[in-house]
Amino acid sequence: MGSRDEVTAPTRRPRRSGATIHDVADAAGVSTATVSRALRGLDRVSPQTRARVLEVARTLSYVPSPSAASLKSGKTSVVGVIVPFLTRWFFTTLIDGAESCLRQSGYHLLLFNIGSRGKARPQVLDQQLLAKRLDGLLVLSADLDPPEVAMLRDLELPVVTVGLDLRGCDRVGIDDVAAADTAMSHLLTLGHRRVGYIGGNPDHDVHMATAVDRWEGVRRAVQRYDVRVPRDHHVYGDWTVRGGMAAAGRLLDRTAPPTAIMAASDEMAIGVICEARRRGIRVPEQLSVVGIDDHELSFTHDLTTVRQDVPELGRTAAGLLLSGLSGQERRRRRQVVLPTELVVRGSTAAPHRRARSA
Amino acid sequence: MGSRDEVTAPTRRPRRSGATIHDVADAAGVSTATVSRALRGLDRVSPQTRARVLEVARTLSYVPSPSAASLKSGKTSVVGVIVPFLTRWFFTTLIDGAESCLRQSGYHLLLFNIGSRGKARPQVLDQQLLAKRLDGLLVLSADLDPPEVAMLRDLELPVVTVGLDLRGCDRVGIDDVAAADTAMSHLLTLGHRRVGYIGGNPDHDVHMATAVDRWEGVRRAVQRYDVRVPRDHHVYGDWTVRGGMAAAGRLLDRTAPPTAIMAASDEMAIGVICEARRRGIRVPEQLSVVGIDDHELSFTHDLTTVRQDVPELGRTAAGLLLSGLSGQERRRRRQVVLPTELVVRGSTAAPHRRARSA
DNA sequence: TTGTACGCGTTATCAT
DNA sequence: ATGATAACGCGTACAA
Repeated sequence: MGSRDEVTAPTRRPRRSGATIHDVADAAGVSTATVSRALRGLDRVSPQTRARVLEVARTLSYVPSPSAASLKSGKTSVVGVIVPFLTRWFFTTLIDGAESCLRQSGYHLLLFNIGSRGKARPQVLDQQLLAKRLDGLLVLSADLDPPEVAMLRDLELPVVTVGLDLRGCDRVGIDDVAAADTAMSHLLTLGHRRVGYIGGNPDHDVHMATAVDRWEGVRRAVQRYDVRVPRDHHVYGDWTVRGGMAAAGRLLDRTAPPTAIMAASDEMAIGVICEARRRGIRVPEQLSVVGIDDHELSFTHDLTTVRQDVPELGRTAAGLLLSGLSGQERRRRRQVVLPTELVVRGSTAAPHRRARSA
Repeated sequence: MGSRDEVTAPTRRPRRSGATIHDVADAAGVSTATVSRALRGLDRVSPQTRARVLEVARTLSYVPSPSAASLKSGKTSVVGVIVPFLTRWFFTTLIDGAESCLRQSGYHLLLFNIGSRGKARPQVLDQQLLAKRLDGLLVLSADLDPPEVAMLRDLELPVVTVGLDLRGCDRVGIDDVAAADTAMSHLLTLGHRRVGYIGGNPDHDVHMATAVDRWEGVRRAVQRYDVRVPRDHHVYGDWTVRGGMAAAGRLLDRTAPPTAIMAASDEMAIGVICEARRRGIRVPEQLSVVGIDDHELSFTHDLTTVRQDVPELGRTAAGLLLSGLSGQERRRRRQVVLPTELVVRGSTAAPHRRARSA
């Protein structure tokens, strides 16, 4: 009995990797070309043929080989996402927003965590590799060094950036100058005059542009109120809670400490609140604190902040990329600026009489 | 002058996608087979030939086409990562740990955010697609429904899970029962006898196994201390801060509210702290709070918790996957259990005299 | 040690 | 509307 199989199936080893387009073509009694056309929704296929092919493909649970398809077509249905950090709320929220959009359009996400500058980055980004694996690229607020920028430009792929400016690339972001201006103005309006600012170090930083722009916003606000941020009231943090604590410590050690501190990010602002608590300084009674971002957990510290809609930033970036992917011809570069909004919570208040007059 | 080019280069249009193996072979004066062997470090290539090929490949900045290579070899150098959430610290930290390991070994990460159960998940996971695009799979604490589990099993790929148990798959995690036992025992040791527990709902939950195990740990601890958690002191949260607040509210509304609350995650525990603050209940004087995880921001709320080393979980999972990828034959299934550690901070203390005697 | 030639599974061009 | 067939770029028997 068993011998029958051995005869009818000479060398047909069981193929575990699933059906091929040939199997579908045979089973449907058409050519592979027709199967391809039918499955991809192209025209020049009769409705009944298409229906039959679809049916057969379904029963064989046929899925085209991505390798073969992209070898021929040059398209991979994969977009890359470059981030400097994976463990920070801002980036994962961006990715989350972008991912849902891209997946709905049939794209997969390949993750590139390039880390801070100066780490083992050379190996991560490789022009050729990117070009051959990806249909498009999302660069999320990662500071790139000049060679990397050049590489991305030569890459002839649609590139969309979030939170940084890459010449020629579509871009989405917020107005960092305005956001910082809003935060600082809030403190000044409350009556604070001795204010401290914790920013990013524009020299050694991963978020160079953001650091520069937010400081510019601070500068404008204080100037409008005819106030100065003395040199020793402007310190650098590393955008983390711990960094915020350390920076706050330095500010609070001054002989005339500030009555209010603004941090360039919510994480650092939370650090300020922690350091204040550690020293027994009450917020907001003795120290007002404001940040920027509206981090997911900022409300747990009742932190006043300037909100940016991070999921929407991600979705918008994905949308721009998709429209670039759909093969439309190069229009001119697009830039989207999303609004920000002051969120007043309990970490800011008018300064104490005593502090104010000091 | 220009006419010379037209003659010598009949149809050679400029290929923007980079050099192919043929270009390298021509430039090095060898065959494509030799180039392939030389570049992939196989033997049967003379040292000088190899050196020449390497040099030429470098100057042409040649990179093999992943599509062509995987079409032929069946390997993609891509591993998939399945997560239920992208925006939660636990998952991104896992991914971060895994990513660094995998990248060092030349693998790329393809992200699958499958969301909570019951959402638009069917489209995300497709057996054939996964099989053809991936060399391996990391399943991070995502509850899969039975069809999905079956699909992954049929997938003949190395699969490693973190925080859940998939029959036959290598697995890494912590001892959730012990971790919960530790947390609850800490409260009981301090003298608390009226304790509340905020767990995950084992029925509608994304973290079914975790929910079940952590409750079991609680059960063992209270049993050992001859204490009961009355039915109305055991409530469900959704693992978020907001969910923790809501659940805490319910507990604190009881006629005899607990003097201590344990939450199955730090995020929910932070929610408890927030809700307590909202109601003017002081922590730890009037209410002790303990969580599990040691979330990145838990220290900002001075939260006592049971730490798990999440980055290490990710790295370990990646390591298991890599050893599965390297083609070694099936040994028996491996399970790694990483230790946990009680981290005592300021959110727990002995109960007030009055509350204790109540 | 090296080269030749075939096949991987698809898409695209042409002919019918 | 459909079919035959030539690439796509690489890996690898097998021949030399």
